[in-house]
Amino acid sequence: MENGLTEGMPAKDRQFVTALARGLDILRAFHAGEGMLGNQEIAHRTGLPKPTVARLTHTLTELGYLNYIRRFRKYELGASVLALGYAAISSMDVRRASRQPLEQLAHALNASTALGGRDRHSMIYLEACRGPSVVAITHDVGTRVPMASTAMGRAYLFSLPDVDRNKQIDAIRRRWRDDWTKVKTGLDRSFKELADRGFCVTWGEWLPELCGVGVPLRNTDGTAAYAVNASAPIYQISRDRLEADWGPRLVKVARDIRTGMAAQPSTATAPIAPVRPMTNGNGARPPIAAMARR
DNA sequence: CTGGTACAGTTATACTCCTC
DNA sequence: GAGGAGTATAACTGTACCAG
Repeated sequence: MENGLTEGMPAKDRQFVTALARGLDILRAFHAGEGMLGNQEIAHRTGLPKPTVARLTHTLTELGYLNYIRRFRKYELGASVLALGYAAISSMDVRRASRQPLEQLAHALNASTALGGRDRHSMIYLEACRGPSVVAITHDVGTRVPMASTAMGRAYLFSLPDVDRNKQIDAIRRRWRDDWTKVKTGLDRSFKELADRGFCVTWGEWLPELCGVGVPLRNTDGTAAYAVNASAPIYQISRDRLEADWGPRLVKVARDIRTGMAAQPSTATAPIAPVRPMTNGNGARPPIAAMARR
């Protein structure tokens, strides 16, 4: 059976615990602002059989990861989930190092700025700042945005080693198969921008009223890649200014974050290194079609 | 319509032994 | 000591069905 958790996984991995993955998939079925879910809806979202969902929601409730609301016969996320999220986010050096530079940039540009990391095939906001009077769609820490159509997601993709990037692009191609040509064009263009200038621009590609720039970040050991972005409503800024002003400034902010990471005593992760464009050996980046074909 | 359960079949895990 | 192969068994899954 193909569902969320098996998607992109190796066919046979003896170290992979399916029951645990399914339990986590149930937690992932809950989205911000949606409230409670019943077993039926969870089964629909995860692609898991109803009895399996009933057992797992029972177990997760016993452990405090879900609360059962008897009156509605539905579940909501429990406090243990929040504790996990807080533990994860509070120990991230990159988040500490990014806070001040992103805040300063958000004020200077009167824009929304954010640091994001990968969440399966999406990007999740790890830090988010807002300018003094920015009129934008509210995206807070924990917000998930698509990898394929946002500047942050494309910048992240660009920073990945070839093997990992190809895996992600394969997954994107499967997910967007009806619009793959359009998505591929956008990715190609953004990768070229990133190779040439160190940032990429998106203009109404995810949400029609939103534009933004993205810049990648990567640890020196090749692990835990991140990306930063700056975004605003389309009517608030011209495309020229996005490219001539915002892009270079975001590149500088990324550099400042790397410097901050190197300066502060690290608790876990390696310092972040500048991201160099990846080539296919003869100096040119492989086209998306070639990367997606395996 | 939704949640819950019994049960047979399937799968994952733990354990032992062996090799490097 | 680490890791791979084989095997027994515990745990999990999904179908069918029931109850509210």
